[in-house]
Amino acid sequence: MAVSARRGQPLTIQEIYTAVLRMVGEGGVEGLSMRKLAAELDVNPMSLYHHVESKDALLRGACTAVAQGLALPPDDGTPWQEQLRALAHAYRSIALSHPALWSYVNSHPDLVEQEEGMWVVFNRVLVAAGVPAAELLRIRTVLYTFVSGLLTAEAVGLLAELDPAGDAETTFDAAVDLILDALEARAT
Amino acid sequence: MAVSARRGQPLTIQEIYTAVLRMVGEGGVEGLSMRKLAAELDVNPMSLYHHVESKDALLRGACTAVAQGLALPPDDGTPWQEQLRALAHAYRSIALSHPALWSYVNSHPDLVEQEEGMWVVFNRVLVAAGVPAAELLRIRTVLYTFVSGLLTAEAVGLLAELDPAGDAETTFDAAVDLILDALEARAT
DNA sequence: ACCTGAACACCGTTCAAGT
DNA sequence: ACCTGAACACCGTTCAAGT
Repeated sequence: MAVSARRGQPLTIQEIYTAVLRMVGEGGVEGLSMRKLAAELDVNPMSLYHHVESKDALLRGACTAVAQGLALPPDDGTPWQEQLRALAHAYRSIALSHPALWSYVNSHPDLVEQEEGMWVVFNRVLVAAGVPAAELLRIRTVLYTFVSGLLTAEAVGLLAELDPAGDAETTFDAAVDLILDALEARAT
Repeated sequence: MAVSARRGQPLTIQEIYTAVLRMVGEGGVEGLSMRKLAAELDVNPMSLYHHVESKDALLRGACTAVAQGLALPPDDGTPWQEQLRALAHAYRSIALSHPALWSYVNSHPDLVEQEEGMWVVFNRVLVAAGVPAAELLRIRTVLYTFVSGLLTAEAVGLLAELDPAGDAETTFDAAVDLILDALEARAT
């Protein structure tokens, strides 16, 4: 190339993530390549490595960037049932905002564990629900995987295939209700 | 090469699947390549295409081959609770027999839907549990995704990370119990 | 029928070089 | 500092050719 850059501006990580999310949204994670991404950004493939360590780091970064948007329910005095519902819906909305990325998250446990704010709120709500400390970790984990499994099914299209007549959101609500019922039954 | 084949025998699909499962077990699905698989089988990469249409077809075939081993509980008169537990454990044992393949299954809804025998047994048990026909599909789907989510967490190592002190099998049992409780509460 | 080699259009990433 | 080209070691798959 004649001069220094093909484009006016230097690359931004934001700019890179935006392109990643768009491309992943269109072609899935396996449709993303460093070379196509670079082409999309009108840049030499190797320029990307100045902003990102590897393709995996890039995807992980995109995931945590998306996770920033998680709207955790505040610790006002609202009943735990309501707060759990709010947490579940907030999580669903993040997960389904980029369905293709969700499967990537699911197979990278460190990304899930890393979602500290969510775990704190989850703890608080379960304690309010009367879950004893000794069972907190196990119940929290089980309930998380339940919700996570349902979201995966929705993200991947399995929900629609197994229950074509059902509406995904009401199915989600029913599932959360089921979890609430179980917690209430356990409390008594 | 001098003569026709590098090896004595012609290739078998069984032989191919066995090698696939071993390699996937060692290096995950993304560690499998047609070329490495061919090398493992001491064959030219292109020979594989005489037995299999594509890499995706190969993986799908391996998945359904594994799924053959699912030990469905028979329709003897045992209580539905016991049958549901048996179904859950049978499914778990298949899923975790090849943990790396499980994530592949999870992102391919057609593979899950295709598991007809399982859906039939699942139906039977839920009807015995008193689930009304109108809710059968939704409840079955939700419960499936719950179990599937938990198995994914176990297969990928998330379970151990979120609840390090917990034993995976007792966690699984607790989760199934929770589902049984919810079904029983609903029946009354 | 079953296998093969060469070739095509891709990958992620390293490294030395440019401005 | 930021970007680049050439190169390396890989991919899946097609196609014409071998036995």
